Amino acid sequence: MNIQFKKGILEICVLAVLAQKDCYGYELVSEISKRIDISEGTIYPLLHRLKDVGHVTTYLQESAGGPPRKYYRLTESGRKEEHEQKEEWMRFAASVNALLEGKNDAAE
Amino acid sequence: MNIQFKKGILEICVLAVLAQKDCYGYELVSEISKRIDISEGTIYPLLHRLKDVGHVTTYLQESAGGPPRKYYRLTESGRKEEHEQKEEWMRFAASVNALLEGKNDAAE
DNA sequence: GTAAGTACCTTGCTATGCAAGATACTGTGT
DNA sequence: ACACAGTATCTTGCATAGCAAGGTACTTAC
Repeated sequence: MNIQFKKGILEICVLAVLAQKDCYGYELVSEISKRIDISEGTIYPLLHRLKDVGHVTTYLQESAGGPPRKYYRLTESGRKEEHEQKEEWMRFAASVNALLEGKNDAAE
Repeated sequence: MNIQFKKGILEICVLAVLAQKDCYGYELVSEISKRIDISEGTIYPLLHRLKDVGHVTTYLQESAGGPPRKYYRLTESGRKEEHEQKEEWMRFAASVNALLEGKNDAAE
């Protein structure tokens, strides 16, 4: 898969999954990977960025077998951001599809 | 518009427009800009990349008012690339949409 | 003569994803 | 006891592609 396509998109994917339930990083990788490849080297910096700007908060929780998990929860601004980015993606995808279909007139 | 979204996509857009007709750089900017913002600082390096890998050839043509225009024409490999990247984009967009809609099961 | 439009180009910056590696805990097999 | 796989976190250095800002040069209009 073209790596470039994912630029900016993985952030929406993370926000969208977190909008449904709190997740820890490793879990997000496996959830998103069902549809789109994402590596751990991507998710952790991304989650830290989201925390830095206040779109998520974190809490630690023990796990049965393995180290403790750091869960991420969307904040209000995170939910707003998820909504806005989703809309922007929809508009963008529609524009690309129109262009690829040769509807270059911008009227359609 | 989120700049990151465009990464890799503008190349498909250029290929798609060139699949319909030969264009010069400045013309491509205005064609694509009807749907998606693209700057000249993006298009010229992109066109040079496409030429380097053999997806396009060029020819010069006089213009009425202004400097001569450098037209770009798709090669066979360019047409093939256009087709493949279009398909990849469709698959990618479908995956993203599924994820954003919460269809995390990969079965649907 | 100067501004705006056309048309080409380059340099330096930024953002994001990835591979590869480090760390550390648990459970299983030998 | 020891090694290995799985879980779970993280960091460093690299590659890529888009953009802003600038430069060049030609033509037409004021």
